[in-house]
Amino acid sequence: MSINRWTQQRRLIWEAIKDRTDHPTAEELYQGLRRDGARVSLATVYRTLRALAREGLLRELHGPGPDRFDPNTSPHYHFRCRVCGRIFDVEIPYKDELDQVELGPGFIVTSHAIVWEGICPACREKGRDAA
Amino acid sequence: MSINRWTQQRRLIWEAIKDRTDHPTAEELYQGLRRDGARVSLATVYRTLRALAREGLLRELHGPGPDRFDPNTSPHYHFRCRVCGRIFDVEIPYKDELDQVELGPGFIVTSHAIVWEGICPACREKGRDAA
DNA sequence: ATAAATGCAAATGCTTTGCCCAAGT
DNA sequence: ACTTGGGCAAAGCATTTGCATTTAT
Repeated sequence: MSINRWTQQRRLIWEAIKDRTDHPTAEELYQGLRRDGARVSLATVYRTLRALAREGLLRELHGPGPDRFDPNTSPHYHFRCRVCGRIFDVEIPYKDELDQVELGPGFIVTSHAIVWEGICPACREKGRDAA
Repeated sequence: MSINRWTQQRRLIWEAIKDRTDHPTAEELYQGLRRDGARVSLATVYRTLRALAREGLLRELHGPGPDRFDPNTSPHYHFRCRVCGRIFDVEIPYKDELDQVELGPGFIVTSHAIVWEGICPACREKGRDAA
């Protein structure tokens, strides 16, 4: 399935995510849309997000818990709070040289990802350390 | 649940994973154990792997598909084949300086992970590119 | 008109949990 | 003896899918 038809719900879903920097889950997007009175189903949210990712308009992020989606497709890095699980964008510039590494005979490298882990400001303030 | 009692099945599960470098899933471990005639349940494999990870004897790896487990707990990096999904260890030494980065006010960094993506030798040979 | 997309609900994959029995210290 | 851990089957969550209906082109 590619994006052949720019339907009502695809437009809504895209509008809902395109400027977000908080890497929402499908469920979060769905809840937001419904709160705004949009008539979409969760299945369509999933189908659309996956399709957009396949088209290169979105990036899928995997980790503990549900998948998250990132509308920022330019190469960049992430930070994951080990307390709340939220993902933040990292300002450190993408290191192109890391895509040039030799990992061994026959290995083809197309990209790399760096994810820092730690505690975000909000969780640090709440003092709830994850022991 | 911590590892208080070193039971039969915990010993078996630990033996089954401790020297592996192929980052097996719980299911894969379970199948291997059963093939060898071990009397363990999949639930116990999951419970044990999670417990071992909590104790710091194992690392949990998240990605598309089921979780994978890595008995190598010294800091190191990974490569993920985008065709077969397998994870390989990367020989490039851990960059301690990346744990010293300043991500912003209030952010506490405890570690980082780098995952390279591309095509592994086996899949490259089969010529099955993931387009 | 035709092919593609949606909604719904059922199905699926992975993982966790409750409960009662077995086993470790 | 006193717990902790295991098995089993059920429950749980995240996600996908089949199918009849709607909608974009």
